[in-house]
Amino acid sequence: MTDDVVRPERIHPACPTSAFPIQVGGKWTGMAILCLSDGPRRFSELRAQLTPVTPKVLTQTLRDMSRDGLVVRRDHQQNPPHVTYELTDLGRSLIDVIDAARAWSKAHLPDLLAARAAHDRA
Amino acid sequence: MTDDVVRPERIHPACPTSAFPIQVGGKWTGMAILCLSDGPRRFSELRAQLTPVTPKVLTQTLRDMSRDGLVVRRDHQQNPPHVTYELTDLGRSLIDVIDAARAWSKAHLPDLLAARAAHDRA
DNA sequence: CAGCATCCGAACCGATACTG
DNA sequence: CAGTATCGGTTCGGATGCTG
Repeated sequence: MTDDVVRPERIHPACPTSAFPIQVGGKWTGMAILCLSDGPRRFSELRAQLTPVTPKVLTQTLRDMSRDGLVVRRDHQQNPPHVTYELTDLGRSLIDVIDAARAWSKAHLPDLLAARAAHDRA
Repeated sequence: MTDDVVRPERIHPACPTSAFPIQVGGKWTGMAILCLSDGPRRFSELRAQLTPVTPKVLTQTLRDMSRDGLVVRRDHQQNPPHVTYELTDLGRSLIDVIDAARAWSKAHLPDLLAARAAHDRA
């Protein structure tokens, strides 16, 4: 998750990733899966990695993922709160698809961007 | 494109495909690519295969795809009009990604649906 | 820390009707 | 045939502020 085209740290409107034509679930679902791919993460850790995501949207994303059996939420019953999210087998099964999408992106996103730029000039 | 989970002919709200968590471009882009995968198609042929899509939305989809260099539009300059759309190499390059998504769907979509149903009961 | 409540603008998608 | 024009509704994502 460090030297690819699609990295959470780079997501902002001026970034080519905005043109990424492949999406898993909602806008943030794919990257949430990647962030969770090497172990459980806390809510705030996810927030930090998916930089511009607001808590509301992250909560919604995680809830939808939980509903679909992609993650499990674990409340460690502490004060202050400590909650972690972990991929299920089903959630992990999506990593291959995401990797296929990322491979495509690495190979072809520049072409798409070039085509778009050329079109927009005309 | 005949006996898979995701088939244009089956797309309607009551269909499991609505839960398909992987999307390429807009709602119809992925299926448009599949419909075009074995040769050029006319506008009306695409409309017929992507059953419930309205002309406006199909036009928009095709235009976006053209902008991104995924298809080329060919106007055969006839009356009545005869226009065909054909995948570019770039468009064709997405077929692998879509196939990966379809393979995932075949293997795991039932699990997702089951998880969702179980969650919704509780 | 891990959210919830509220409001809002934008995007997307669809229905319907019309046209060169 | 291959669109265009107009309108409308829903969904989505984001901003802001508050809470146990």
